[in-house]
Amino acid sequence: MAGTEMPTVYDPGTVEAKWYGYWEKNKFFHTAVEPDREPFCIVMPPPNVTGQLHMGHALDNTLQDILIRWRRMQGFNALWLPGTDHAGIATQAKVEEQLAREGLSRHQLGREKFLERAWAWKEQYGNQITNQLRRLGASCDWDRERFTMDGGCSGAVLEVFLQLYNKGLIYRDYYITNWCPRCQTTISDIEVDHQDRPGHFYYIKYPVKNSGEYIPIATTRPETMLGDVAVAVHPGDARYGHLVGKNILLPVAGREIPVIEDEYVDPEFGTGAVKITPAHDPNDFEVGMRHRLPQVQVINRNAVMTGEAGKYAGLDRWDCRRRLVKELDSLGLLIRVEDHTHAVGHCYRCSTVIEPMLSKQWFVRMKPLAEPAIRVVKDGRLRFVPERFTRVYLNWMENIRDWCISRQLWWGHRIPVWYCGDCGEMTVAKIPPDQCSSCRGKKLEQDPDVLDTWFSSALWPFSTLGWPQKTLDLAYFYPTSVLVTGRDIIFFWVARMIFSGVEFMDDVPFREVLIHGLVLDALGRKMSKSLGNGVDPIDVIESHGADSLRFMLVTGNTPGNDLRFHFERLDGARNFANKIWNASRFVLMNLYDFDSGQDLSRENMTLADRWIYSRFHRVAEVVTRNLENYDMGEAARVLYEFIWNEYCDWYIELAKPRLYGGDSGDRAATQYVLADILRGTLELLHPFMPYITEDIWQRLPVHKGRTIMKAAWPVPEKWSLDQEAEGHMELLMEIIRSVRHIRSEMNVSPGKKAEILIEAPEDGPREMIQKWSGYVETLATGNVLVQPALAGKPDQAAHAAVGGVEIYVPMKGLIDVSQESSRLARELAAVERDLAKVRDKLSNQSFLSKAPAEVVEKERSKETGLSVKQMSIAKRLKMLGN
RNA sequence: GGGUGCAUAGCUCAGUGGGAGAGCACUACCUUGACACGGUAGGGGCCAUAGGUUCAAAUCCUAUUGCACCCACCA
Repeated sequence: MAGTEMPTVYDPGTVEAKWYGYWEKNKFFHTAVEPDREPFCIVMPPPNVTGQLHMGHALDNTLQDILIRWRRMQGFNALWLPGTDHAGIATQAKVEEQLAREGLSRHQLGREKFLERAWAWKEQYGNQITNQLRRLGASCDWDRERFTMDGGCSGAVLEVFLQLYNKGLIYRDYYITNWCPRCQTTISDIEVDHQDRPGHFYYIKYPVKNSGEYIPIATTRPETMLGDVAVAVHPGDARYGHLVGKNILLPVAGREIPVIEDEYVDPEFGTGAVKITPAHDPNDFEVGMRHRLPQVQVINRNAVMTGEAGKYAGLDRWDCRRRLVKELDSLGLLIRVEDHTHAVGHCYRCSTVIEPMLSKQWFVRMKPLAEPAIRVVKDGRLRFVPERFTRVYLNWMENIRDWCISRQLWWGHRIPVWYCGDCGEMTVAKIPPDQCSSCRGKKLEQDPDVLDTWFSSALWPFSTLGWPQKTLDLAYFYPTSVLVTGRDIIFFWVARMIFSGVEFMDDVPFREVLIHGLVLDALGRKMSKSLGNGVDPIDVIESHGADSLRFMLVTGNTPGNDLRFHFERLDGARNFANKIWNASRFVLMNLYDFDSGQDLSRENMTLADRWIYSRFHRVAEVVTRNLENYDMGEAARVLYEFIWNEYCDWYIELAKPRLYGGDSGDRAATQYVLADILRGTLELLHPFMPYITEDIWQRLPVHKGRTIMKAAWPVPEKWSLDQEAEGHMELLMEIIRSVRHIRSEMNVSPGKKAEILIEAPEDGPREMIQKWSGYVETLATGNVLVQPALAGKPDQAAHAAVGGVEIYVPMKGLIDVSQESSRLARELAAVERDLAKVRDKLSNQSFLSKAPAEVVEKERSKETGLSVKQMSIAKRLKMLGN
């Protein structure tokens, strides 16, 4: 318990090792329904089971842990529900990699065996990330840990699919979707990452049949011309009007295709004529539907040219492009090639260029689901923090398109639809049906596809609480209190949870969404595997401690903004932890003879005691308010400043002489205040730095065997707010600072005691200064003499004027009068500059009449203070002979 | 094409209507009975540019410039 057992340098490793297991074993994180207590609930964004904790997770979970620990201390029944995500594409890719190392492919293995491998993989690696979250200090209820593919969540997925299907909100269609040739699956529109890429505009002659004319076509993807089925021009375009209805002899392919008119064509862009390839372009697909054109597929699922591509069959799409352009050129059909930068769709997982591809897929009809999801946000039933993300959300929801939910993967929730081999009818069911719902045939085959991973995460806030059962958990904890997540998954996840919650629970999934930014590297780039610029949170925890990492991630940045990762800032956080450690070490070292049963009598409090209580009172209020506003960074900053600049720099320093030099009553009282403020401060800091605060808190005499996690959040009593004490301390601090300034300027050696003459008028703070002059003596190193009026002003003395008080530091023979004069002259000039500004304001009639009274009053008192200061410095200067 | 964010000390960033701030870096001094991962004192900024609103603007409005990001089917 005693501080002497504490090393002088804080070692996060040994401290952190002590506490997580203790918390978890004692079930301090566990929460059950308690109807008389108010719930506070956060569901954790489930990290992928493939996962390695990254800085984004560290930030996200630190923010959540702060909120949860704080609310728990406030007395809420606080549930933080953790879990992991099966992450279809990502996990399947990992398992396939593993197989590849054994020389196997998933197809060789077969679906069933492959899934066994995937589950084994999940069992082996799925816990890695949750253990890393433990290192971070995350106080989530592991008893309730869930997985998107566990029985409950899978049941919820089936139920949702069925309900949406029965409402006509899920349909299957032959449509053009985004195909990733590498992942070998369709992906949804938001999974396509559009990046501007330098490319080319190829101008190609399309000869009109039986005419010497040709239509110039500009395209960025010449290889798709092999699948062209028409050329479209804008209706009424004078250039091409006479050709509409005629046929084009499609170069190379040698097919005939019609010239048609369609509003889609922009006559201003390119050549005003567009080649139509319904099988390989979403716009052309639409045009093709309107004109009942055929769909000629020339590129297959491996991005290789099909048999329809004639002699180009079997070539990779880029190879085909190169060779085809060459051929067109040699045929004299290539007009020119221009550089052209355009947005190219890439797979967000693997960055492969997406190929628009025709296939039968499942979709969710979004419009009917979006509307109520827009309403709950507009009505304010669900609030985004920061508020600006509301627009991002609404904008997307209002322009939403149907969601392609089928994936050609094996790892995931298999689509609960069976096709009849006899009549072709679909049967949708939660349990595998034994006969066709239409013809009762037995030849049923289940749809081979699985659902988009986000389909199950969309249900997370209620599937994890027991839905579709009507559980007590759901009734008690839903809607959850707040969702904390990064701005990069507002569309992927937040939006989908909102419409799902509204649809199936008839209520918002959470009342507030706290959006934070991304963690960038020191150069402001996104941390990514390919750049190799990621910083591993576990490495940081090992070098600097989890508390430091948490503190660093939370400070020095505004809600919603991105955050750059700087090791200097991490060092700063570690130094802060060390400061706390050593301040506590000092306090604990001095508590060996402390009678913890004793209470402090307020009458015996010193000015410093009253001041530190008052400051603590304000800090507790501000920290609480900032947390209420989700302003964790500001709360942390306020605590940092209080601990370092007030508790350590002033209070502890003032406590020392009273601890060692006073009587036993003084010592006891000082011990009491030191420990009491330390206790309260640790409690305020605990949500941010859980380990170090627990460790120190339990060392305090009365806390042995209790946990800070269950301590009550500090709500200071009214008496502790003491404006007078704050004012008095401020004046004394100014006096001390000015004496120190003088000493430093005059090169007085730090150990040497100075004579400090303070001239304070009788009607002013004289008595107060006299009473607490010991503070000045200790902290400015000197002997203080306070007098109403000095008989003779010492000429061999440095001078300062502070708050209506004159300070002289006599220095026999040390004062260089001219040096002192110029120092004072500089100070006088500064004072006069300020004074002029203030007087300017006060002579302005409109300021006096329009500014609020307290602002005017403030300026008046500033003027008084400054003019007193000006006069005394001027007098002093005159005395010195200037 | 539409939208958002950012621009403040050498660096990284707070502050968002009434006295320009912090951390790091820098200068000088200090091993003072918690801490050199420390202490004390200090230097350093027309708060991007141009207008406007206001008694008062780094802070609100408009425009401009630069940087970053998001959305969008113009071949």
